[in-house]
Amino acid sequence: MELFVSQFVNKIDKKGRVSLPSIFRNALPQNSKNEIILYKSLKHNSIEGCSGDRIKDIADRINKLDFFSEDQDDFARSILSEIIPTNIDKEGRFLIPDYLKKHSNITSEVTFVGQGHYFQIWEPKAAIERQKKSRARLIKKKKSLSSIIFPIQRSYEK
Amino acid sequence: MELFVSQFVNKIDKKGRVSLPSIFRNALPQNSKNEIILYKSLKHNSIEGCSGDRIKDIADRINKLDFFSEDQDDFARSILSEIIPTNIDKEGRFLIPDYLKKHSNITSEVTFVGQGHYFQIWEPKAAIERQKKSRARLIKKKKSLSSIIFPIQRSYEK
DNA sequence: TGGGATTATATGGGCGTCAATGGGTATACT
DNA sequence: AGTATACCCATTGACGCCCATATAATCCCA
Repeated sequence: MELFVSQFVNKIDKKGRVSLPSIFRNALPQNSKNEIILYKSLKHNSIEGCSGDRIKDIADRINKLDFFSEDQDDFARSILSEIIPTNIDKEGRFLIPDYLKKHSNITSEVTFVGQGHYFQIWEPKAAIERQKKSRARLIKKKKSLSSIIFPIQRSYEK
Repeated sequence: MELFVSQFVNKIDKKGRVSLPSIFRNALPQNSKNEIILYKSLKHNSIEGCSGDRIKDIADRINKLDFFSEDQDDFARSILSEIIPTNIDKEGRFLIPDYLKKHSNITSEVTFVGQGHYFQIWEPKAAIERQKKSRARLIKKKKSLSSIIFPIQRSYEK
């Protein structure tokens, strides 16, 4: 299976359409190249997207829960009712629903971020911010890591 | 098999008709696109709906319960005796019986909520309330959420 | 290997089709 | 007759399909 990788910035046209990057389209499963599933990210003000196949698997698991349980209802409610199947037109474009645009402050441009089995859609500036923070956090961890591993070398550093 | 997913708010007209969302109609089985089954939700002040095929599945499940158990009797009574088969007209609309409207405080608009193999019909404001509660409860139970979603990711790994 | 030729991708816009909604009228049931 | 429901037709706005173009990527041959 292909993965969603790399980053792309694309424009939203007057009709609200935006091109799904070509290599993301290629990463969709053969049988459903003209549909993606969109939903709010649980962690960020961004949108996440994936193939329909992925959702079918999740739905199967939810349906195996006890039919009368609260959990079954909650999961169905929070996951299945909050996803938006979205058609991709012949040119590879799709529409982002208004409430998802609001959620992620998207207006005229978006940044697609490959995340492996799924991808994210960000307002471009927010994407850059997110990138910085993410990197900073990594560097911080590295430092503390090296302070554990190389405590002596650090004393030479400044 | 197609699933009921996503949410839609539709209006009830003067004659009491309301459109079943297009993608819900598409999710009905090929052989019975002009009928849905309605019944009171056991858990909420809402209506639930599904295809006739699904009711057959539920009946099977009930049959598998201990024949002499109280539960068997209760379920059969609560579910099978109170379902309402409802016709869908050529334009994709149907009528919501009055007692179901009362049960769910529905007046002029409804929210359709996809739940996988079935869907719910809510009074729109109540739907929003329910959404919040459901999500809050789920966040508390993050562990069980990831147990639903994680195994899927693994299945994509090779 | 350079550079023109070909193809693919991102983007723009016209237009037909479909979904949601409203309303008239025929048919059926009581 | 009176009420309820289904069928038919109409309207509106949104969306998908088609065609077009510019830029970018790739190819291919001298």
